[in-house]
Amino acid sequence: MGKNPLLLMNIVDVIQEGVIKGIKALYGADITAEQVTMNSTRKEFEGDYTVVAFPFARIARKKPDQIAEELGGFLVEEVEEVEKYNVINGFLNLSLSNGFWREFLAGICEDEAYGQQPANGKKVMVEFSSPNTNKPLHLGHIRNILLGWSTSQILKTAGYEVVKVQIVNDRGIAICKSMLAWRKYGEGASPESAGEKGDHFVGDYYVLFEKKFREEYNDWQQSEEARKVFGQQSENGQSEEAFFKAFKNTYFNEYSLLGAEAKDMLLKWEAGDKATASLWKQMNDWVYQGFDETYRSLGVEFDKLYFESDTYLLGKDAIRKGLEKGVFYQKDDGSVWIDLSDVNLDHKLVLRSDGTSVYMTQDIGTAQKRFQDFGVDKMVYVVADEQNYHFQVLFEILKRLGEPYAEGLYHLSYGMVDLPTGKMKSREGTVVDADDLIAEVVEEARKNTAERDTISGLSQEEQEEVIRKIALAALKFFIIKVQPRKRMVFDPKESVDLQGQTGPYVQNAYVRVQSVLRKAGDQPLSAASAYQQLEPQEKEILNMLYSFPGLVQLAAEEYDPSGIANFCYDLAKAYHRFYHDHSILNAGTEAAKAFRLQLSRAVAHVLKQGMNLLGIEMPDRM
RNA sequence: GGCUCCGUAGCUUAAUUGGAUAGAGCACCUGACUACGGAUCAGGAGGUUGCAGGUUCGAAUCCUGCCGGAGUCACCA
Repeated sequence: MGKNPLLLMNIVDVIQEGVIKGIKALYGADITAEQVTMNSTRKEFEGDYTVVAFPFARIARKKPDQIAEELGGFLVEEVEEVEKYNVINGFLNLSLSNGFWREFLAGICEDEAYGQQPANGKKVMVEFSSPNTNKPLHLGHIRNILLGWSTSQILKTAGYEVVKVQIVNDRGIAICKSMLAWRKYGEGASPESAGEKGDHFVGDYYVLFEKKFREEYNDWQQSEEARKVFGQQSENGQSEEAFFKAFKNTYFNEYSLLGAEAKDMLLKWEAGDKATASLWKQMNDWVYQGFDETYRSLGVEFDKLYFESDTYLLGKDAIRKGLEKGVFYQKDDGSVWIDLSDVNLDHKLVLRSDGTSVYMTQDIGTAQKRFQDFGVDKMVYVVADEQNYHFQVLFEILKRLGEPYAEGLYHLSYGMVDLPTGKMKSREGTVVDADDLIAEVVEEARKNTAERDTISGLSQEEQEEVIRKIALAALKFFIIKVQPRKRMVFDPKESVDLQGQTGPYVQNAYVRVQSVLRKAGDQPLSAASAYQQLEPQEKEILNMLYSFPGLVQLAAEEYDPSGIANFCYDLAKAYHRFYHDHSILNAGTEAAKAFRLQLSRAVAHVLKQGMNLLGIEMPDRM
């Protein structure tokens, strides 16, 4: 943190230590820091920090109120920063001295990096986004990307070296469907000739394939062959409709011409057929250009990409070694399994009887490769909660294989994003496209900004930049303020709201500070040290500023950015209220004015830092 | 059915990890600058924290059992 000696030791620790000494001196008992429960004093009471006296009742054999009273007296006497106290219902509320807060504020005004922890020498890899290359990104990816990005930012600020990666699912039957449809119906078209983003272009051929396939399937259902299949394979009383719905996969694999062509293409790809490989590369390159554009507009980037086409064969060595070590066992048919029933995870296949890999095999191999590549201490996988079981198993396996990073594995699991109308379903066309959504919020921000007419003095490009920042703040904040594990309802209408508990509300607090600072000009703020009587609202804000580094630490430990979002909102709210109730530039004294300018600057700095952790940029005007 | 997660105001959600009278926003109603930016502020109304027990000074939070919802239990990814 800062150079200010007062900041070297957290005041919470100082008080805790004081309490431990106090209990020893007053009652002769030894307690640990964990036994001292402390939190910020609630707004309706006077004080900065509160010590709960109830747990000491048994030790001291006195009533909590009396203990609090005695402890309060002791702390005021022994701890320099504690100025006074009051006791309510067994809660000891401590007020820190004005001098403490003044020095704290002066300290963070000097400290450009307030909130940034020193490097801890540990490296963590965060995997997120991880798209398939047969269709564009959608709302679900946006939640994933925002979580991954902000978690990376938070870990970096908490002192880790962070490596951001994605694993791109660039192979398999899905992309072959797009390739086939393009070859059959595309007539040599390209994203350029079609005037379309590459990922949408390729996605359209995927959809076209599905459409053609459905037509073929429907025609087939009228055929003699289909009647025979239905007669032989349908269960008692099963309707034709239900049967053919369930039969679709089998049809694709065993009867369909299109299906056969697609599968043939996959085989050719796996065999390294040149023409197939070059078509595959062409299609994927189009997709990546599209993805890059979306990533750019979201303001995210990656350090390294892993491609499944490179990694899908990895992991077999690890299985073999694991077999030798007795981690896995082999069945008579040659398939390899692991028995995890002792940890309630059942038996799981790790290698097919024909010796080919499954998903789990690749993931084992990929984890090992990543460790070889970067030597990371931790790996975080940002993946939706439908894969909870998969990651439990994967982590357990890596642990049993004795991987050095096994203790540092974390699945950042998040809930699906629902729409007010229900689940997103690609089949029903209810998927919210990422690019469309971004365009929509930008449009909304543009309308709002035009109505207010607050930035018309800026150049056209500058106005666009401000509008983009506002729009993305609205969208990102809306998503990231919800705890990851909770399933969330995404209302497109609410997501573009610019008032209330939103990103633009927080930005507005920052913009207000910038406006005040511009008006104040460049003047020395040393008069602040003469400011004597701090207002409760000023102390409240200082308290929040003080808690910021600890909050970042907590967010890093829990891999949960939502707390930072809520903190930024609370801080902005406190500042808005302060701004309304107290004049800054027309404050009663020079000391008050200087102090409040310092305070405003510190608030702006922490808001900017905090929002940066969420991937949200701050405009200077809006 | 087994396992996992979720259930807080009409809606979207907090709660410093077991602490004080469960806190915000949206929507609804009422107010506030000749003021440093009204994308703001203040007030009103809105709650049996799914239900029932238990643990203890104290429970939205921990335990048990129900109710409701979701996910997952493939030689798919």
